[in-house]
Amino acid sequence: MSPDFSAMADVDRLIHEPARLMIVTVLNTVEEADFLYLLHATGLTKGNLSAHLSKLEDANYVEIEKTYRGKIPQTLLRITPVGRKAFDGYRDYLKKMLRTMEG
Amino acid sequence: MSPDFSAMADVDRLIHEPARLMIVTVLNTVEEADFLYLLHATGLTKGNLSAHLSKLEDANYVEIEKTYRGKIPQTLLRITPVGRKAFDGYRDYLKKMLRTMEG
DNA sequence: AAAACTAGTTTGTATCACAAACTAGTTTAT
DNA sequence: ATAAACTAGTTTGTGATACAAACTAGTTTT
Repeated sequence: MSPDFSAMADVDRLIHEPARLMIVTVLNTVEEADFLYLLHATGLTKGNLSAHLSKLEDANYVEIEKTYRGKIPQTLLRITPVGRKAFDGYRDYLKKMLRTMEG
Repeated sequence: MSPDFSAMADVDRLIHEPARLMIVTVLNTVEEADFLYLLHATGLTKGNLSAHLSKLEDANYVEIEKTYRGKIPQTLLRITPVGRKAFDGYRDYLKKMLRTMEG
């Protein structure tokens, strides 16, 4: 039968946003990262990165730990189990999309 | 070396939107479709479909032909060469994303 | 001739991505 | 000592976008 095109719209919008996909992908590979590492790895601006991290935190995809490196504030980021599951789900979604797109 | 995560943000936003990806995917497979066919294939609302088609037309990804079936207005949609190229490019992008996401 | 249907478009709303400006504190230079 | 510059972010303002409800224009059915 012909593919269910409408399923293409059934996507996790939180991860579908490229900026957040970058963040989650990095966190999925490194186990822990600080704000500046993410800043450089993603090429986002600080404001943008901060806002996206807050959204990922709200969804419980990412854990934010505020700490200090000496006297300098430092923010540590980790992916949560929920976030890892969402990431895996999005990867599956992409594979399905590609199959639909190949006809 | 570690993957270039920031390349993940380098995406064609026009096609990245799931509603438009559906439309373009359908048009890539059927060569020609009318508005109602797309409406049902995608599950979008009419307003939404109309707006997305206009954007795809502005980008010259899709060709819109206004005609009549008897006395009833009918709108025919076709993907353009530019649109097909963008579609292929997006498919390549997805494959690259998957490789980046596998680590 | 009213009701319902076809085929869309326009409009209003709410969300969102993004960067500029701002906050709070620390280190360096004069 | 104190001003300048830097670290590490957050808040705010703006412009674009997705979406559905309401509307337009005409046709067919009852």
